[in-house]
Amino acid sequence: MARLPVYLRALTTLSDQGTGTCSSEELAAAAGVNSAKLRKDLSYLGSYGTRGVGYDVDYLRYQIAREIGVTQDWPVVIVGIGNLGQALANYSGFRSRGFRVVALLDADPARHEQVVAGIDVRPFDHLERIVHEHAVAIGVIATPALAAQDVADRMVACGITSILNFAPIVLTVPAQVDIRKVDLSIELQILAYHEQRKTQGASRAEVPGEVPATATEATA
Amino acid sequence: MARLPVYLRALTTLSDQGTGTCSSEELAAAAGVNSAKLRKDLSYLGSYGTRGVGYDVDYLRYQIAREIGVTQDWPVVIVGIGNLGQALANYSGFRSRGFRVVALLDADPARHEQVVAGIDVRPFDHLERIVHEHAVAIGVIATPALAAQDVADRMVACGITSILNFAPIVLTVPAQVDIRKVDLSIELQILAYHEQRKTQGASRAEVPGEVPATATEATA
DNA sequence: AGGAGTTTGTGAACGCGAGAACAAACCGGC
DNA sequence: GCCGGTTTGTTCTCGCGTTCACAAACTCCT
Repeated sequence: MARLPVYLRALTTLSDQGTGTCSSEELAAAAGVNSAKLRKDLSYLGSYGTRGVGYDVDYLRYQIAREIGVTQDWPVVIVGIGNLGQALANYSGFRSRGFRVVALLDADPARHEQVVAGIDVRPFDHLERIVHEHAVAIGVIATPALAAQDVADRMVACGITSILNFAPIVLTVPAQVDIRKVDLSIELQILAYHEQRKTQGASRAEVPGEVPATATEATA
Repeated sequence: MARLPVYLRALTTLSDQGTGTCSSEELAAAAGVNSAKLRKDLSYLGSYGTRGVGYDVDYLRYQIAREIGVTQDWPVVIVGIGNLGQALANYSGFRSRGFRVVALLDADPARHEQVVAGIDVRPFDHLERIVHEHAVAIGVIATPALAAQDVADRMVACGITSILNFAPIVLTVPAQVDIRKVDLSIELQILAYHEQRKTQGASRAEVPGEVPATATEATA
């Protein structure tokens, strides 16, 4: 389930606050979901709660972490060390959840010899060697859209079986490869959509159906 | 619908390739969805296609853009100019889709007078003035988790009605405020979960939990 | 020890989105 | 002008996820 990581973080927060046990209501509130949904999700993993009491925070946290797989160490390579790639390399949330960035790769020679987050940026050609050397299974793509498919193909060829894609393009990969996409601008567009709906009827009266001459101007 | 931005980008790609019209099958393939779903989504906006022919790429693109609201200009403020905030400020995908970063704010005085993406980093206290000055409706939070709720409260108080949150915490805001969350580490955890399932039973030594008898046997 | 109060785990109904299938409509050829 | 091929728009059905509601089970107090 995609909600387990959310529960995991909520549990970590509770644990840091010194909470020893919690009810499904509390945890659901901290995770932002319905309590019945939370209980059903947890019961899918096993009966880790105690009726009349609740859940032991640290125990449940370990069980979820084990289920997700973050009790083990996941080596990760990041390809494309632009602004976003650098931000990802510096993101502390990775390391604290069992993900270890073992290499930063970039096709641009100007970026080699650069050091980001204490790691040397290396040529993209080193991908295969690094993947085999560190048994990397997860790759992150933070390149421009044009290069993303090539990078994905090379990753698959090297044996990587999970890809996190930040490039704004739909990648095609073999069925056995898991792929997830994060698109920053799509999230903003969804907000803009709701925002427009909110203010609509107040002062905006747009004429539908006509394509203005400037319609293609705003795209790049 | 959350898929409209995906269609919009696929249409832009097709248009850049010089495609004048396209069928729902082609567009669905480019967007990575089912063609029936695509047609149903588009019919929700109106009858913008021609039976036996398909959709006019530029016309449909404008209609979707108008529906989402990206034909107008959306001023945006970014709060928290760490690595992620800088990456967001530099992200070209925002400007090309009608989002204009009008201000970068940070509580840390050491970051003021810094210039990121050609924009001065200013104190967080300037939020209210900037929001009123530029009629900002959308705010982006890229601060650490501890500061995020405070930032959100201040944003709401200033009149911001849509928030994109990158901090790893569940924010509570009034009902009329839209909020979307992007969590980079959660995506990786989901990949790790599937990755673990893939390799389970092959060569992984079972990690023993603290419940020996009830450990789930993965051999079935 | 027993009962009252709480909380988990789960069975059942509800709602919603996804996908298949089909009728209406359009284009091009004859 | 009509007919076959093509593609949209829409209806219907199916399956899944969510939510309500309740029994089982545990703790605490008397």
